[in-house]
Amino acid sequence: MPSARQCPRRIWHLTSRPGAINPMRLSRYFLPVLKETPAEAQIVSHRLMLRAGMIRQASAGIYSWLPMGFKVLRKLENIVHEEQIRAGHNPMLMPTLQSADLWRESGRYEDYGDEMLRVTDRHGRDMLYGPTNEELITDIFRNSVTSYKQLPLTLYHIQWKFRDEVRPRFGVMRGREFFMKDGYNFDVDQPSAMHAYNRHMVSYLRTYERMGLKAIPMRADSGPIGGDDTHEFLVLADTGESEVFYDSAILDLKLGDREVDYDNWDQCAAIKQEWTTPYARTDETHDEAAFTKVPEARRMSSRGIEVGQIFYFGTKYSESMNANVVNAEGERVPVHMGSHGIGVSRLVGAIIEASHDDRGIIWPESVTPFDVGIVNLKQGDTAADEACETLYRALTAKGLEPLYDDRKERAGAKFATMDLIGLPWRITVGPRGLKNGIVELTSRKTGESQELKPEDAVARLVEIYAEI
RNA sequence: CGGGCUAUAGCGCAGUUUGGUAGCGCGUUCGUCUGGGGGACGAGAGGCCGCAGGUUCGAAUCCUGCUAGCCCGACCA
Repeated sequence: MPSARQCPRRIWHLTSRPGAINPMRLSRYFLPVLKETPAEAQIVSHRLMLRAGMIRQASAGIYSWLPMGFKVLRKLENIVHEEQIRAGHNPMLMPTLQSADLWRESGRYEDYGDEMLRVTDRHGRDMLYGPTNEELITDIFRNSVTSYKQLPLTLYHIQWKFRDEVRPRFGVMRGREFFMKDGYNFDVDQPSAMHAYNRHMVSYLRTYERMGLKAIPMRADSGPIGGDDTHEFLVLADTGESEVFYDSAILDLKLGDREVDYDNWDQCAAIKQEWTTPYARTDETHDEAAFTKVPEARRMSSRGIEVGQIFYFGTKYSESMNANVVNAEGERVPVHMGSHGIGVSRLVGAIIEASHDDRGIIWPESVTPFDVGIVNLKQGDTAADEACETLYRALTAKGLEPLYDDRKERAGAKFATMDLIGLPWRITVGPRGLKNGIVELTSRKTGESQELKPEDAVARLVEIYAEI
């Protein structure tokens, strides 16, 4: 995999200034952490997101994203954009509110039922808060693309969606309002549409890998979107909503550093083949007879959180909505389509479900809201204050984002806060260590500490993040 | 949408059975002592007890109706 630096880091991140970073002093940051667990939160990611001051519930299944939650959300969005662009897809933005007319044309205005939030504007026109965008994108496509020469084409956007769930729960894991990447490919025939399918599978695998997640593609049901070929990507976690069955061999697969040419049909097909060969199904498509052919020691079942799905659905929408192109033989044919989604807001919860301990969150380096926490053990002590300021400036100058806990709190409270919010690295600065010229660099994940000179701690962190 | 439950200070809760004018812990403010894993002591601030109506001399408490939220199920990214 090309390193993140080949694809500029944070191109979409919070500010339009390329490479801009925002380090922070905790005394000036809005981080309302809770010592006690709010009663409404049942699962660990929801509890930790509330306690770590990442989100606040606005109403059932609808959340405000506070600064630290927002920062993680933007980092995930950023990774998704980078990997989509790398795969050659076109970023764009469609509105949240859509006209009901397009949905009447596809027949889904009636089919979608109460999950669709319907509103009426002042002129009495039927509108809806989009739960997905097949109709809108097909309309855009059919008005501008008429020839196979303009294909293949993949358009995507990352936008808020709304599905009026009967029973929202689990915080952002199953909210009514959610932030999602959805993309749509348009191809002249079935074989090229299958390449688009395979290309998406590869880019999704890479996206999840960069987020520090093991997301397993599993053959799935097409559900209300309809279609022929579809895979869901699931992250294993006890709190997952789906029961999953898989060959443990699939856990060893890794894209790693391998070069991928997204225009190479054979290579994309081979990678898809590699990931879909070991048995992996959700309970909806589980086949007990096929499963028993997996060696018993490798036969696993557990729970999984769905964090993405890819579909090939052929001409389902292009036929009903007259999205046709002229092919090389001069015939007018309905375009072949697929759609692909990544639940970006849900991923925040899924990552926490997959990475936490009893003290709090443990962020993977690639998505952490801040790269490192600086804990000043004795605020007001001249040596400690100066050492922290120097570290803060040095890290920032190297392009890293520190969160400096400069509050007048006791050491225990500062450690507890750092553990709760889960920054992967912590530099502990106190008068005792400074007498010997050292600070402590601690891994949140392993708890291991090393005593280093301040400048060596900075160098070590630069090294760690260069690999992310 | 069926079944169960909850609503009292920023958060977690008690008080409701038996009606008498609101309390605890955490947080928060100020002070003193402390200072390497949520410290101690002292003094404060903070509530139309979800909303509306009713019963009563008097309602957080009893009655009626709403609203919001949570859990189990069905459904779903």
